[in-house]
Amino acid sequence: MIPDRSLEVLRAIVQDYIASKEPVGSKSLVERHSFGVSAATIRNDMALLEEEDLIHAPHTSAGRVPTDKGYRLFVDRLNEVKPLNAAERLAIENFMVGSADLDETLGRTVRLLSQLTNQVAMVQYPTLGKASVRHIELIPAAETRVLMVLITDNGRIQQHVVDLGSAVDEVFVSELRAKLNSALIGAALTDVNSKIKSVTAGMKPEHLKIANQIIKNLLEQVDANRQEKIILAGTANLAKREEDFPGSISPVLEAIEEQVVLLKLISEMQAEQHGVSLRIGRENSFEGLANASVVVSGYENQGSEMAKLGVIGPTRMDYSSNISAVRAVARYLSKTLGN
Amino acid sequence: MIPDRSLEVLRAIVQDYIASKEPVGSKSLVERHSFGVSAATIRNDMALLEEEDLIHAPHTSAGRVPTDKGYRLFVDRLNEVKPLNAAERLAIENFMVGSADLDETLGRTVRLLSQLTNQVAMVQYPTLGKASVRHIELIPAAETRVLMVLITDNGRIQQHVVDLGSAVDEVFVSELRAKLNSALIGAALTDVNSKIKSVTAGMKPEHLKIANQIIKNLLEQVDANRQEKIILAGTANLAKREEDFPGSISPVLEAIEEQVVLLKLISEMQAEQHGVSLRIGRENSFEGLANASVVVSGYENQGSEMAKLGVIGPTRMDYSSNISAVRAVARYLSKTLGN
DNA sequence: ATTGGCACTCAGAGTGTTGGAGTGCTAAAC
DNA sequence: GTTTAGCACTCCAACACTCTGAGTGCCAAT
Repeated sequence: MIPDRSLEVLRAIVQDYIASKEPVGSKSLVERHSFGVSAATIRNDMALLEEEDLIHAPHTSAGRVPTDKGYRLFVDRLNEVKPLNAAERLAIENFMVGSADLDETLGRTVRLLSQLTNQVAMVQYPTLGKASVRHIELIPAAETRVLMVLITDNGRIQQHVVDLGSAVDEVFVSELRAKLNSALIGAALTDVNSKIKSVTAGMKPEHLKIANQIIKNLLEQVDANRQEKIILAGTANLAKREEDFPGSISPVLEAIEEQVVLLKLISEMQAEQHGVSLRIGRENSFEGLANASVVVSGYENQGSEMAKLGVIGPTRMDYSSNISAVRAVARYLSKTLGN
Repeated sequence: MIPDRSLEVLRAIVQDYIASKEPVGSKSLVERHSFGVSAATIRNDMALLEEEDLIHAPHTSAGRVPTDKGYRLFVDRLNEVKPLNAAERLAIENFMVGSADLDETLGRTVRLLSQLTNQVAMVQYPTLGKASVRHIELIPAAETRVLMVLITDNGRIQQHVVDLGSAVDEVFVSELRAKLNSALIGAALTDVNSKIKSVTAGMKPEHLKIANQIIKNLLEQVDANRQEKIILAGTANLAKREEDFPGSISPVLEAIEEQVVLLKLISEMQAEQHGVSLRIGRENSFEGLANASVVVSGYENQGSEMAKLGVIGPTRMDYSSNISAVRAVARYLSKTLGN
């Protein structure tokens, strides 16, 4: 087991390193913190920490830098989350007023988060929650394709193109559209699956096939295709922190540009401490994010856990304030969406 | 007037500089190109070009680099646009197959363009063209707000929240929704303005006010609020070309992150040569883009000029291939949307 | 267990030197 | 008048070298 003082040393190293961006040595450590012991003792502690792979010296006569593992221990056991200051609190309050439709609310949220943290912020679109069907539209789009639009009463709009494989019978499509609407309008999304069965009753076989394709697609939209989107803000913050990313920022940019990567990343992250989930450096399964950390929190849409938001920044980030910012914004967003 | 050979020298300088990323000197110039004159003569020409502010020497004993003005002259008078090669042509053809709804088509387009050019690509959403109304949905969203959704028969979906200022009368909203739909479904967007008048006939005064607010908003959507969006791809390409941006890429990232900036930029650019519009370095009104060039072309949605697409990259970019790529993609996109 | 002392290491900053690419100018050649 | 060869000059970039100071590890003493 690592003795308490050594852990204190680790905490000090992480804090100083985050503040100064310089590897920190034993001497400056005793100067800035009052350990009540000498530099030599600190050095012994540091040797221990290095053995445990919690810190690492870039070269022989340099100070130490926390490893991913060191950061991990720091956030898990040594870091007390600092509360937001007044200005930050105010910024969050302000963003809420005048919130309009979902798109705009999320857009504001992601910008807010990026300004608050000075990192790249991301917000995942929420799942549909307790929404119910408002309207279903089918629009023949091309020879064999139909555009399907689903509008829910919480203002969410989803669209998808269904390729039927054979020419579209416009009359039938319009008929189906009417049937779907009369059967489903007002139905909770969770009930769509059961209510939809009646629609195909008594249909001609050749129509049945088409109807089933469209319905299958509709169900997919209701069910799975609802967390597919992430919006970003503050990409420029990456470039400002460029020196924090050894090598180049371009792999990071590539990663966050790929919705697929982000979604995978986010889905792997389950809330841990403080309702916040954290991946540090190489803990991220994605290679391009080896020098990045991701802070994610879930937020709620109308009462049930729905989607996530968070920030991406260098492993050397201020975990305290980022964690609390992410948490606070998630909480406020839940509140905003709750009404 | 600048003599012909000097212009040839300028062309050679631009070409070599783009290829090598190094300032180019008189000697290497005569080696690589067959001017039939000696390096000393070239030097005289270069002195002339420098006097005209077309090229510039980073320091006394260095080669020359084109200025913004030099690039401008180059693209306007010296540059023949090189046709796409087979692979590029193929890539464009491929992107068209299986094109689905508008969102997806534009998404593919922007990715295609960024891959083709290795730059940041952008595509502006098209105007509504000859589309007609498919469905109008009104959804009470909060105490005083109504979400309005407009679906057109070309698969375009627009939404906007209307704040009525007073509590929403749900019954009336649903009535209005029915009236709007029966009056407008099938109407071309260009006809909406005239057809909408009948809707408010014989309405109670207190309802009239609300109806007019909603209708005003609807018209705004039909009319103006349709070119507001730009999608981007290939931001990571900026980071890869980082050395091409003196200073940092972060101002560029900031600029392109701001939709407002991009829209302003794009709207200022009118087609010049080859159907393509170009801003080089400081020609961009926006300060952050002082080291960037923007290549833009308009594309057509269903036959009438509608929106723009283009790329953003360092002033030292391969104008030939970027111009032809932008032009080709614009053309193919017009074709895809035309059907 | 802690500490002061000491020898050792090494990156980084500073300095000097050199080579080469490039320039501008001039006087001669075309 | 234009072009050219030649030459003196400039200055960056690269290299080699030194020096310094921060930092380390170890050990003997407390």
